[in-house]
Amino acid sequence: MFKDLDPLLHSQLRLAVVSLLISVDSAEFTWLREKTNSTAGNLSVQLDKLSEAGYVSIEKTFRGKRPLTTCKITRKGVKAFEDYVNSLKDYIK
Amino acid sequence: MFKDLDPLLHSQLRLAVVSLLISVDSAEFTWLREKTNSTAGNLSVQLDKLSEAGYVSIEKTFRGKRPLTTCKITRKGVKAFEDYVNSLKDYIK
DNA sequence: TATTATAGTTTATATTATAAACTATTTTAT
DNA sequence: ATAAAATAGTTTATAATATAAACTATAATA
Repeated sequence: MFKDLDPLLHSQLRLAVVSLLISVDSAEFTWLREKTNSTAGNLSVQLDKLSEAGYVSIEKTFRGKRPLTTCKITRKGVKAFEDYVNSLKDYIK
Repeated sequence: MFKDLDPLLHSQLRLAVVSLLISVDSAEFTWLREKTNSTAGNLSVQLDKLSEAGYVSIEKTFRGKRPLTTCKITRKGVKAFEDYVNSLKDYIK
């Protein structure tokens, strides 16, 4: 009846991040921070988790002289999100 | 953009419990345990939290000689669930 | 040349979720 | 009659989480 909810996505900030990434080609760290209204620390930690799970790929480069972190959702991430949303339907009728 | 998700409901087991309670008049502890596939300990803890939040009312009586815990969702609980589902829509598009 | 701003990461802490251990009683088997 | 198992939970211990605070490093500005 109630399918398990992927604990990696069942987290407000990580879910928001994935939700944003799914609708763009790629996103910068600072853009994600603004859109999600999160602190940089929290976002950094949660992006690492999504990255370690293979849900998001992260590229660290430089824009001019300052660091630039660019994030993209992976195919695995898209699948996980779809599954999550699907499972959630059991819970919210 | 992303509304905060009520942390009391953003929990797999508590959400399942509230989701079940919303569609019945009242429910017994053991029925909830079976439906949610949870351990009694976990369910007991989460029901307490829902009860303390005023989302669920809990009545402890006896059926014959053994304890019987009966749960009902409150108006406040229904409202919180509706708000939660609504907020969630931002996240799942 | 201090001071503030940018772009993050690391660490510490408080909260959670969960299972394991426990209590209390009742039913069943020997 | 009494030992063993089942019922209906609660309490406690622990591992995982989310989060903010503190920190690093560099760049721009006053």
